[in-house]
Amino acid sequence: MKIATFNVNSIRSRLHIVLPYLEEESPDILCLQETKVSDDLFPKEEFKKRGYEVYFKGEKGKSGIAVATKIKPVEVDFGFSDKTEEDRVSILKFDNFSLINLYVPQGRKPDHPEFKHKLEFFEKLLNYLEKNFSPEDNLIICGDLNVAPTEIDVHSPKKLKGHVCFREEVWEAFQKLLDWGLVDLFRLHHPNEPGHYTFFDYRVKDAVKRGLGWRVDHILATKPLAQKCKDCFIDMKPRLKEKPSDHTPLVAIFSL
DNA sequence: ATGGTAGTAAAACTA
Repeated sequence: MKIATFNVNSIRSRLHIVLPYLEEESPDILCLQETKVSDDLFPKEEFKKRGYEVYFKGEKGKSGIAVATKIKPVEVDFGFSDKTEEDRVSILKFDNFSLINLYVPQGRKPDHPEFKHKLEFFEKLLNYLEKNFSPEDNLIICGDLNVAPTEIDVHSPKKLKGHVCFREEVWEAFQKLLDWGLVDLFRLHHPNEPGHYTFFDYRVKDAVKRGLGWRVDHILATKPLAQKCKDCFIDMKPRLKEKPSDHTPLVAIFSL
């Protein structure tokens, strides 16, 4: 089973990348973030034509998530238990595992209310896990977590320390997820390897060529599933296309 | 260097 996560930065502007990706790589499940489209305008037929059912929630111009799947879920939900964050959280339950797709708030600046929002989002997520799942369950959490967890996950740790995606509070939030019982699948398969990034700021000139990236997109899994993860890698091929997203797909392969 | 670009939109706002 192949699962991929991709922050598309507008699904309608990225169909020339996403649709060939489905055809060529045929992931069983593709989780998308920053779809930036209202539900009535989501291009669902394009997914159906290619054999995927797609579940989505968004509003025009901001945030928004979607999950395209070839496997039929038994249950689909959006948001946390209090019905907040519906355009940032989806929960799909399948026969033998569950999948949470996340678009965590970026946070803007450490003193901005959005940073508080980001930290509260992580607290709600942890509460949600504690209430609804056990570390013994087969659970995958993926998406744009807007956290680079260690200094080898950014290009210039000294310079970037203090950024809303690279500072103490978000490291703690990320660590709490691991402490609950989740494994960072990319790091599991590439321990201590610097220079692997999923995000490159459009505003940094030749960022990809110069390796000026961040690893902020993740696939986490509980230990029973992590044991079944055969590989996890960042797929840079979609970057070679015209008008790439500022993120790139992250893929995990499971023997399930 | 407090910039830069790309997306939503139709003037700023977000990442």
